[in-house]
Amino acid sequence: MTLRLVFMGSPTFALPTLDALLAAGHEVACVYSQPPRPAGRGKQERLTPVHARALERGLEVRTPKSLKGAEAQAAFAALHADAAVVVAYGLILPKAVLDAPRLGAFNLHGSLLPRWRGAAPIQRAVMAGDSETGVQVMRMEEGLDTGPTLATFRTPIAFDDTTGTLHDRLAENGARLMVETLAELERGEAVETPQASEGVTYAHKITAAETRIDWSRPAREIDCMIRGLSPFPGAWCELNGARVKVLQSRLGQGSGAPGEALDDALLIACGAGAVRLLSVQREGRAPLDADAFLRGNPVTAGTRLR
RNA sequence: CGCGGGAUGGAGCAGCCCGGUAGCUCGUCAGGCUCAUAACCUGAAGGUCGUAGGUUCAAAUCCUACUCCCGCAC
Repeated sequence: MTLRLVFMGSPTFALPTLDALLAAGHEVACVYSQPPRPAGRGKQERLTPVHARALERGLEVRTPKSLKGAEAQAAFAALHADAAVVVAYGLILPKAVLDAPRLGAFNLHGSLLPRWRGAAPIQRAVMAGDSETGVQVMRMEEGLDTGPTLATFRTPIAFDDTTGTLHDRLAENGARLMVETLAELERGEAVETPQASEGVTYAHKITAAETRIDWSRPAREIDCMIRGLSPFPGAWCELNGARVKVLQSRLGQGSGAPGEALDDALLIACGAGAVRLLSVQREGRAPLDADAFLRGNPVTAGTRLR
């Protein structure tokens, strides 16, 4: 049995699910994605990753700026889909859209709800130092990520996990989960569990202002921040007047003035404790492991990062 | 035409402003020392200096165009 689906998604996180749905033999009647916008160097118009992938697969793509209008909603309803699969689409879906598909609309969300509802769940989970996170399939309601869950994949957040490593792990397992859940829905075997009323938190979008490292914070917090913002958008600080992004770190031992290098290998003192920087990127340069970076950019003990 | 940085032996960098025998920190290979080692010592190999033109007696270095990478902004 195959379902007639509408896929709604934008960034790379949604790609494994789109691929998995097609591989499972479902009919993707139409793909909705964020409209192309001038972005990147030279402000060129760029298609979203989902948009590009959909074109490769020969799928119809729609990029409305909003789904609030009657026309857009009528066009959506006219697809007569069995279900809508939504993965990091980036637009609010009005009730008329959620109700249009025969089985409903299902979202893949990168956290263990109700923790980290909202825009940046993976980053927030790592930044907060959570020991575990996951990805869930949930039935969409009008509220922000409030619907009942149908499937869950859990995974521990290791000391060396970053948003990047988790992003890939959750995207892959989430894709598998979505395919399985749709099969259950088809057979009428899906079980929907309401979200707990306790433990609700919101994963607000990351702002540029919060990506700069404040060395006066505790080491544990800084380490989580670095890994939570890696690889995108990246936590950064200033070294010898130049902006340096830190992409990977580990808790270290030692103490000193906040931002001070405690040895010649990027062990940096924090407000409490210290972190060792393992991967850094100087502005205009490619990311480098600490040893390679130090070969051409020595940072001797006593150097102060800001 | 949004702003800016970069491309130099396998890796990371210096040299470029003030043209004139290509250097540093590593890695690799060989040998030595050592109970031993990612440690130490000695030696060696390895580069059309992003591409294409131009100026010049001479270009990594100056000029022009192009390709690719990256930071900011968005």
